[in-house]
This record gives sequence, C-alpha cells and structure tokens, in this order.
Amino acid sequence: MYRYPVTSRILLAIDCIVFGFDGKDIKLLLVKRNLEPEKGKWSLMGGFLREEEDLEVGAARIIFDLTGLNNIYVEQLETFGKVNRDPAERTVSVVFFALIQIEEHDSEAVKNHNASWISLDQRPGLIFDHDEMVSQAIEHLRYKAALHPIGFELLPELFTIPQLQKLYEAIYNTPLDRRNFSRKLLSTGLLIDTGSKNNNSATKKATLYKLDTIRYKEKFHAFWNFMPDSMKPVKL
Amino acid sequence: MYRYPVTSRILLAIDCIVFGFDGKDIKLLLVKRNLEPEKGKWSLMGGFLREEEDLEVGAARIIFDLTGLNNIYVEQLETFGKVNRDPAERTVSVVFFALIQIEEHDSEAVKNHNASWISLDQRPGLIFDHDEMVSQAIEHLRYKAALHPIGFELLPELFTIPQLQKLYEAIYNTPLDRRNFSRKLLSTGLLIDTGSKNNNSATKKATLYKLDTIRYKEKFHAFWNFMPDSMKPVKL
DNA sequence: TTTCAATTGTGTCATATATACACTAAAAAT
DNA sequence: ATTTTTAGTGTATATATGACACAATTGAAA
Repeated sequence: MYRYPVTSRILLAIDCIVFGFDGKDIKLLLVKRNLEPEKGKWSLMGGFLREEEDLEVGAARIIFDLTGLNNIYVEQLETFGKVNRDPAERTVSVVFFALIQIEEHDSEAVKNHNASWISLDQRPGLIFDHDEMVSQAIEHLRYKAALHPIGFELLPELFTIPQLQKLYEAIYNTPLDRRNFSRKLLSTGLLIDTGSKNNNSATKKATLYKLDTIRYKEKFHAFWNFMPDSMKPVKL
Repeated sequence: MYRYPVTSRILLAIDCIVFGFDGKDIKLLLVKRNLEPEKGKWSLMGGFLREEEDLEVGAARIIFDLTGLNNIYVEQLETFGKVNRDPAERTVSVVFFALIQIEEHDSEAVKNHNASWISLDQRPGLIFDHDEMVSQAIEHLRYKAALHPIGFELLPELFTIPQLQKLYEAIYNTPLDRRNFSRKLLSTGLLIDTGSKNNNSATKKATLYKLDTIRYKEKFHAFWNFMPDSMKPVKL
C-alpha cells in the first residue's frame, strides 16, 4: 500500500471543554495535569488521538472517562496548532465543546482525575494555550445559545422557566426581563408543560417543563434571539 | 527536552475550500490531484502541514500557491479525521474556508495546478471525504452570510447594490425583493456611495458603493439577517 | 389565622422592524 | 419619440420587541 513521503512528526491531541450549570453559575470542568510538562498545573482534560479512533470517538472517550457520561451534546470547536503551543513537542490539538447536565456526572470519576467544577470567573490560569481555548468556548456558547436551543443541554430533564432564565442570565452575564423572556420561550413551542410543579421553591412553585425533543430537532437550525440587543456588539 | 511517548503515525493535512463569485454563480476552485492515491481525480487543494508552520500559515501558503492571493478572508472550518478517510494512511485534515474576489486571482497559477473554477451545481464528485467538506462549507457560507457581512469578500472593491443582491440570491438560491434588500443594506451604514456609476449596464447605471472598512470591522459581530425567512428551516 | 415577603404567571401599550407591493427615473436601442 | 430594461424610492400592514403593572401562590412570621 502507498504511504505518503512525510517525515515530520506532528502529534495530534484532543482537548475537551466541558460546561455545566449549577442553577446559578456556568462551571467548567478542569483537571490538575498528571504528566510532564507542566505537571500539577490546571488544564483542560485531554489526550492523544489513537490511531484506530475517529476524532469524535476520541473526544467521547475522554469525556466519558472524566464524567461517566455518554450521549451528551458535543461539537468540535476549533483546532489549535501554533508551532510552539506545547513546549515539549509539536502538537496540534482538536478542541471539543461539551454541555452536560451537571447533576448527572459521576463525581467519583471526576475526583479520580483530580478534576473540579470551577466557575468561569474563578478559573485559574491554564497551561499552554488552554486559556485561549476556554475564552473561545465561552464566546461560542454565547453565540450559539443566542441562535439555537442548546441551553437545554445544561439543564435537568425537568426545568422551570425561571431556571432557564437564570441560565441565560449566567451565559450572558446580564439580567433579562422575566415577562418578555417567558413570552419568547413559550412562543417557540419547544416546551411541554408537565403539569407538575417545582418543590424546591420556598415561595410560589413554578411549573416544570420538559423539552419537546421532536420539535427541538426540527427547529434546531432556526435562529433564536435570546441574546439581548444590548449584548450585541453593535446595533445595526 | 521531554518527548511524549506517542508511537502512532497520524499525518496532518490541510484542505482549502476557495469560493468565488462571477456575478452570477458561486464558484469553487477545484484541482485535478497530481499525487497518488486517486491521482487525476478532482479534489480540493491541499497539502501536508509543515513542522515549522502554524495551521493558518499552512493554509495561506496553499491558497497563495494556487491563487497568487494574500490577505484574503480565511477561516478554519472543521477538522476531518475519520479513520479511513484517506485510503493510503491515517490522515487528519484541517479544512479552511476562503472567500476571494474572483477577478483578482492569478489565472496562470490556477492553470499550473490543473485547477478550475466550477459552479456549485456542476461540481464533479471529489475524492475521499471532500464532498462532505464542500457541503459543509456551503452550509457554513449560508449560515455565516446571514449573520455577518462576509458577502463583500466575494465582490470587487466597487460594487452596486444589484450586484450584491445577485450574490445573496446565488448564496441562498432564492429570489429576493429588490426594494427590501436595498433598504436593509443601506440601513447598515456599511456602504459608502462613491458617487460614480456602473458602466457595465446596458440600461440605467447603478451607483457604485464601496465598503466602509472601519465600520465593517466594528460591526462584524453584529447579527444580520439577510437569509430570507423562507430559507430558515422552521419558522418560530 | 392574618399578614408579609418572595416569587411566579399573564396582560397591555408604544415602538421598531419586516413584508408585500407600486410607482418614478434613467439609459440605450429602435 | 417610443419602447424596454433596470435602478431607485415610498407606503400600508402585519409582526415582533421592549418597557412596564398587576394578580396569584406559597411558606414563614406576627
């Protein structure tokens, strides 16, 4: 069989950005690195791509290993390949972006990897170009959540509209008008009223909704607009 | 210096999708492959990443080599890495997406690479997973052009509103209302009236505009909405 | 058991934006 | 001069958005 006349050594890694939402803040899953170089420092969860696995399979492997979760929302973000991004060797890293329902994760697995959930505004400096990866992932989350219904991926199966609003307020770090938010959400037809009520509340109990998964898939590509205009970089 | 204990061989390639617009159709720059395997078949322009170059530098090198153009609109699209995508060897390819002003390109360079400008609807089947790459690039062009002012990258420096409209009609393969289109465009404040008129027309001459590059950069992230509602997968 | 504080749910009005559609103007060919 | 083609602008209607007010539910405190 033909082989390409390539002699350079460029390694191929995968790094994963895993977002969760605890009802108040967006959190990021970070690990204390357990190999050289930069051992002991904070970084994203990553690993080298195996010769027999597809990129998405590699990402799923890394995320499953860390969280015990399968079948979650994952997309490829971007590939980082600056020549000196890894001081040890030329390594190109394909970065994946994952959204999980935080209470579903396997906290034992997280602990075993020296990993922690850290609020975005409290995150430590990370190794290599991982800070840049995270910044870009946050920007992507904001961008995408304004256009597509991906917020649900961060919430439990049953959720209330006030919960959903807190999520969007956390993503955009800005207060939203309750009434307009609720109207917009309900008008999408993506929410199914389960009839039951939230018991966590100390005051009036909110209605629990679930996602209409069939419509969700149908409408995924439609443009939403949950980012308030004031957050848009420039008004037209 | 530390080296990673990686023994697998995974090659890293770059493939470039170059779009142009001839005033009527969106065109794609394709080459007849001159190396094994699949020699002689149509493919995207690509090459292996060099050990001493950044990803974007590699992409710029490949595009410059093919078109003689520098400083054009390039963005990373996605990385393709299915295990058997290249029958010769495990190769992961980072795909770049470029928009050029078609009349600026170096047609000698294109000819020397056995390359041609081909309309989207007449493109031949491509090698490996290049068809999938192109489909995704078209989708990306449609998506992005609906939200950001990237259309200008495909037009000459001076252009008319009817030209711009034909471009958007080509991108979305759908007719647009002249009057509403014009109003929307002018209301962005991105167009500067140069005062002169287009001489190519056999009837009334259209006003030539140029892009307000300062505002363009400022407003790039703002959301546009030139994709007609009817093209949106589902109305909300 | 009444009152209070906190939170949820819904309605309304003014304004902005989008869409559909009709007319006038310019230029070259006849 | 008339015709044909394309460019440029205006307007009425529907729809969406944003600002804002009030009523209802709940547990806890008086």
